Amino acid sequence: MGDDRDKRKTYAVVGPTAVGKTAFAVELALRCGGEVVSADSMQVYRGLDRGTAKPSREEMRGVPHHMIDVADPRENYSVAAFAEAARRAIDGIFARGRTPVICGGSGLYVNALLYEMDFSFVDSATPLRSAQNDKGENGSVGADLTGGGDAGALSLHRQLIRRDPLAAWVIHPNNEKRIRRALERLDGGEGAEGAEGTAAIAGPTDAPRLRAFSESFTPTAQFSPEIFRLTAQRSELYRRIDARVDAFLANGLVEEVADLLAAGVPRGSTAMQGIGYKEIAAHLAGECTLEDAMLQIKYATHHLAKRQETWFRRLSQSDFCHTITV
RNA sequence: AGGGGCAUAGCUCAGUUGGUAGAGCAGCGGUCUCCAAAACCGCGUGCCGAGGGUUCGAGUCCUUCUGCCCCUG
Repeated sequence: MGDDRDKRKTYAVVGPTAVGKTAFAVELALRCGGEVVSADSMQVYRGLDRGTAKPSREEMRGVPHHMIDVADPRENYSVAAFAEAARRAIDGIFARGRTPVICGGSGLYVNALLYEMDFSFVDSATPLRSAQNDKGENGSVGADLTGGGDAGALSLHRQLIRRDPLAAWVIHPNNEKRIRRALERLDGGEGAEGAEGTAAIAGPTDAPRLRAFSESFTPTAQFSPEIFRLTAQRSELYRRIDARVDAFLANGLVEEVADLLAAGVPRGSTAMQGIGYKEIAAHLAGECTLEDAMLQIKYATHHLAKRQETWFRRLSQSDFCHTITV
């Protein structure tokens, strides 16, 4: 077993947007005989090219890429779907006798591959979808969850304290989105209670459906990872980001967004929530000038890069991670 | 040249009848187990343009200078 795992070496290239992950990963893949597995929550969508800095044919340099263009922008993708498909892709790469090179800036997506996460109990119900799709008439969802009270985050949190104290302890009372999700999970879980699902999945746990977080991080058994964490001085990073955003515009970002909207991608969709997309969509709707939109895109990307740095900084604690300052 | 106005955080500005300054944005730190490019938590970073004066005490009142803006020639 241990021997098997050692053979199944897998590289991962992580870091903030615009540090140069793509070029690094491709170069690495070329040297080790590898194939790239993207771990990017936006590059999965077809048609989101310019704004996501999706690698071009030339940039790929003949290296096969997986988990890019695997989703319709009109539908909302999820980590669970990603984890499943990406793991299958990784198995395929091993089967070909090659080495997977995971490359991406979506921390949760990377973690979904590096650690064993249990997404099983949501598959059938998928309550998140329905909850989101009727954003216009919020009546049904709010009513279901609050059970007669007002839909404020506080009352939801109070409800969560009663039903899953552990989750309530971990989730901040202001974080309505997470509280809602935790409650939706409880509902989904109770529907399947008694059934074989609970017994099979939950095993040792009795009450709380939301697992304890940090202590449940179990490294994946699928492969043994070696991580390259790319980082850069913040000011330098922001300079690169600003330049790249300007390049997006020059390369036709506005047209791309217009095309997506024309193709029926709703403004509220996950794809259209992407940085560069929501701002341009707002501009196209006459809500702001192009200049303002561009500035907002840059600021939003700075924020993203900062959060990515925070996320990946934690990975650097492990001994299988190399930090490289570019 | 004469008259008027404005100079407060990186930027846009607020600051009551004088009591050594506070918002938004930007910036910085953090959380993260199915929308994650999402959602959320925390932090004010200041010779209040410069000098002088009045006052127990000046961002606030008086004055000089500097810079920018507007009006009149």
